Amino acid sequence: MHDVARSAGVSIATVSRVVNGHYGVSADTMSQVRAAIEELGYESSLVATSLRRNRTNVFGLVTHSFESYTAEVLKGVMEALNGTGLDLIIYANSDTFASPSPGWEQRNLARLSGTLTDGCIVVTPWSEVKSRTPVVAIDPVRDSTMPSVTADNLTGAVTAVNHLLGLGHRRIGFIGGRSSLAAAWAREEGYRAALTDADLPVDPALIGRGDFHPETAIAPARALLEPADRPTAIFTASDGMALKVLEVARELGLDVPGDLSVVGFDNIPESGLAQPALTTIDQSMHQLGYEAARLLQELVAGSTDQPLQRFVPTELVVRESTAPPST
Amino acid sequence: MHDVARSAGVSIATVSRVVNGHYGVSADTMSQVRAAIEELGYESSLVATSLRRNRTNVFGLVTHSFESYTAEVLKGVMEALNGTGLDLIIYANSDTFASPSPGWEQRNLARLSGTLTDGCIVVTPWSEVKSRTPVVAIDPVRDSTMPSVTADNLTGAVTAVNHLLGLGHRRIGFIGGRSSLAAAWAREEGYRAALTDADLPVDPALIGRGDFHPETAIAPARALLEPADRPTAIFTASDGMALKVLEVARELGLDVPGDLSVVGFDNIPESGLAQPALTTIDQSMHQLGYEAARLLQELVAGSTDQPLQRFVPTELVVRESTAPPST
DNA sequence: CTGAAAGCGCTTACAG
DNA sequence: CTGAAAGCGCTTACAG
Repeated sequence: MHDVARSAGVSIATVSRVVNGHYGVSADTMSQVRAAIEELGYESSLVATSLRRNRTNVFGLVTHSFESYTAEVLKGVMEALNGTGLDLIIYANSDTFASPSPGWEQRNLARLSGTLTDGCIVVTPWSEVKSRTPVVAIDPVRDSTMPSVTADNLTGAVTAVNHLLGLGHRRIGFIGGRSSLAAAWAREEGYRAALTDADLPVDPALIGRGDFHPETAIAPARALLEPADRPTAIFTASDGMALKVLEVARELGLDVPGDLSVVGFDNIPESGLAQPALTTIDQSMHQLGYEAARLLQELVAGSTDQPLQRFVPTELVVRESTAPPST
Repeated sequence: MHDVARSAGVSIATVSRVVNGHYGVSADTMSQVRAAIEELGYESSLVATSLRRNRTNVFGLVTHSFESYTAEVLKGVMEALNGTGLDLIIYANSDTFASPSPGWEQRNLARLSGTLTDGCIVVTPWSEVKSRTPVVAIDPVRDSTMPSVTADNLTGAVTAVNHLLGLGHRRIGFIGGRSSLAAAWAREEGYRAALTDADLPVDPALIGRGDFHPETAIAPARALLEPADRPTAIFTASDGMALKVLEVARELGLDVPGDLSVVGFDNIPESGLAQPALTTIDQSMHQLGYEAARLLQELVAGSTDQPLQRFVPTELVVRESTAPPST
């Protein structure tokens, strides 16, 4: 900017004014400055600008991984931002990437929230998070009061279990996820509610627990499937874990869906590829990203009349892993 | 930082010193400052720090879209950065996102390259790019001299065509991509080279061109397949376009691979799902990201003894869309 | 061992 | 209409 000012024979204050399109610059000066900017290929520094200003028109996003669903979320965010003039900065910390340690959201957020961004989205935080600027969580932790966007996990889980009940299943097992996450809690709650509504008992022996990592489903799946009085169906709180249930069933010589029906949750791309293809509950990551960006815009603008916890509908996708129980 | 200094009863210079772990602070002072930092939950501002310092230990990355391959690239980058203490910032401009306009790489880069990042990676740029800090391109434009990482497209294309030749095909069509990109050029070059090596003529009538967007393959596919003397096989410069060729063949009542063999390039997830599953050339986006991050590290460190254009090997994945020609 | 001061690249009242 | 100056939150020679 200094060079531009000298080249145009004006002060840096004037250059700043034309860059920002402020009033009170003569046409002559303006065109000279523009010419100098053009010639020198000047671009204003985001860093310096954001340090000085309170508003940057940039949203931040922090995530602990880049999976295909992350790409979907990002696409949704960008779609919501398109045409608003808002840009997006994603911050990824290389050390906590492979194996995030508690507090990763907070630390990454701190890097962005100084003055760089007007607000941030955090994808699947593990704990509540604080910041001077607005923050919205995609898939918040349980009992979180922060603004958030999440799939309608409760309804989705009820739908999944009702699908199994409709096929005639009565002994339905469940494998849950990381119980501190609201999503895991709601999915389990939906399982219980659907059984209760059908006047069926909730048998603790039919409930296992993983932490959403696929491998963690193996042990509970074995515990559920090895006994003679095994369930005829299992509802699993994530597709990743459901796929492992499929593997365990195969190991034990159980045919899916002949001997066992399996329903997952998420509808990740791999689910359609599985043998048999997995029946699951679709949650639109794209829509989660979209709604999160919209909510954050409202928060930054200061319009808070809408509820701050938003839900996105889910949908049952019936494929090959479910069938009536064998008699 | 001001608050921390006051709370600890020292100057901000001292606070800065303990934050950065510099020598020359007494143990007493240090512990008091640490306590104040802890109590106030202080985190240093990335923006202010980067403005003052020349080194930030943050790499930047710009992309014009978030597809599943982008996520793969990002995973590769993060893997290379893991343990180095380097973080990653991704900048996405909401206006050029849906439909990038020429110069998008340069503009996004300018936002990051002020003082925020030590260097940047740009994913599939459409033109050469300049910056004060090092930049490496993933899939550069043709004839680009900038540091870059790209799949060994030439060898991959030769392998694809040799696979068809080995099956007995002699009339092999080609549908190319955006010819300004090095990848498109090399894939076409490989097609020509393989035919020439097999003493087969390169027939211009068998060469069509799209721009890598799947839809752009439809017209050239029709032009190739509607004539009576259609080729018995088509090699397509991307999977997205190859999938469209499959659709066109179906419309025309051609059986794949009975009447027509098709080979793609990229090995995107959809290719394994297609009916029939697509034979293709796998390029590891993960490895492209990994190598790009490594190259950028070398560039930033100033060690330039290795070549600046790097190649990542490709691999033939044979699935269901190729077979010997029907006699 | 510690602090006052300059300065990174900008923006914005305040004078003129 | 334009410029000199203060200050955003830091770091780093320079004194002491």
